[in-house]
Amino acid sequence: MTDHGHPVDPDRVTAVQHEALSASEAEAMGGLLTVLADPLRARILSALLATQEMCVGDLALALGASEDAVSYGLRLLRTAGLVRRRREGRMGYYRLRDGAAREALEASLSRLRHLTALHPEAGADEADEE
Amino acid sequence: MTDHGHPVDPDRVTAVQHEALSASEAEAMGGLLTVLADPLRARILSALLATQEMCVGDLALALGASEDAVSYGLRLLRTAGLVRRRREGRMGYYRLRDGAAREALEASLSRLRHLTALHPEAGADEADEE
DNA sequence: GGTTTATCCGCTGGGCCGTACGGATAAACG
DNA sequence: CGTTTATCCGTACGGCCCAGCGGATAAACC
Repeated sequence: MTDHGHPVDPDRVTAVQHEALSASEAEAMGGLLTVLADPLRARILSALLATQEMCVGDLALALGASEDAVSYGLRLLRTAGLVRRRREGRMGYYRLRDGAAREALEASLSRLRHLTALHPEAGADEADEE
Repeated sequence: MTDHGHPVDPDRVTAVQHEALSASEAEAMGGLLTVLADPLRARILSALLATQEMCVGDLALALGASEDAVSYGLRLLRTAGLVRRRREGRMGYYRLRDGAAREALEASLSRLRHLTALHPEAGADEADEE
C-alpha cells in the first residue's frame, strides 16, 4: 500500500481541492447523468423536445420500443423531475418540464451530441515517453 | 398487448422519427454519459481541467479516493478516449485529450453543472386534468 | 542485486438497473 | 354492464459495473 504522505505536486493537490467538483456536486450530477445515459430515455427526451407532447403508445411506436420500456423510462424521467404528465381520460400525455430547465436540457443535449460526434474513439496509443 | 396500428397523432410520430435522436446516436451518447455519470470519474475530469496534468497518487489524495479506484477510473477514461497518459519513469501523468474534445468536454461539464444546479427535485405533482 | 515505491492488472463478490411478464386500473364503447 | 383499449404497477430474472484484494511490473535508491 502506498503511503502518500508525500504528494508529488502539493500545489496541484490543493488547487484540485479548491477548484474541482466536490463529492456532493459530482454525486448530484451523476444522478442526473445516470438518467440521461440510457439510450431510450435520451431518445424520449429528444422526442419530447421535438414535439412538445406525446402519449406512451405513440412514443413507443416512433422509437421502436416496447410500451413497457417507454412507460418505465417516463416514470424515471418524471421522478427525476425532467418530465410532466397531463392526464386526459385513460391517456397520459407527457411533456418536458417547462421553463429554464427545458432550455438547459436542450443546451446540454446539444453539447453532448456535439461532444459525442467528436468520436473520441478509443485511440490505443501507449507509446509516450520523454 | 396493445395494437398500435392506430397512432394517436401520426404527424408527431413521423416528426419524431425524423428529428429525434437515432438509436445509434443515443447509444453512442449513452456510452459517453455512462463514463461521465460516475462521480469519481467526473471529479477526475474536473481535476484535470483545473490542473492540466496529475499522477494517480496526487489525484487520489486530492479527491480523497483510493488509488485503485482512481487508477480504474483513469483506465476507463483512457479507453473512452477522454484522457491521455504520459509515462515518466515509474510514474504516469494524466491529462485531458487535447484539442476540440477538451473544449467540448469543458463546455458540456459546465452545461451539466448548470442543469444540475437547477435542481429538478422530484416534484410530486400528480393532479393534472383538463 | 535487493528493497522500496508508484502504478497497473486479474479476479471475485455485492449491488443496482433495465426488461419482460402477468395482473390491475380505469375509461370508452356498444 | 361487459369488453376492449391504454396505461400502469409488482415481481423476478439476468447482466453490467465498481470497489477491494493480491500479485505483477518496473524504476529508483542503497
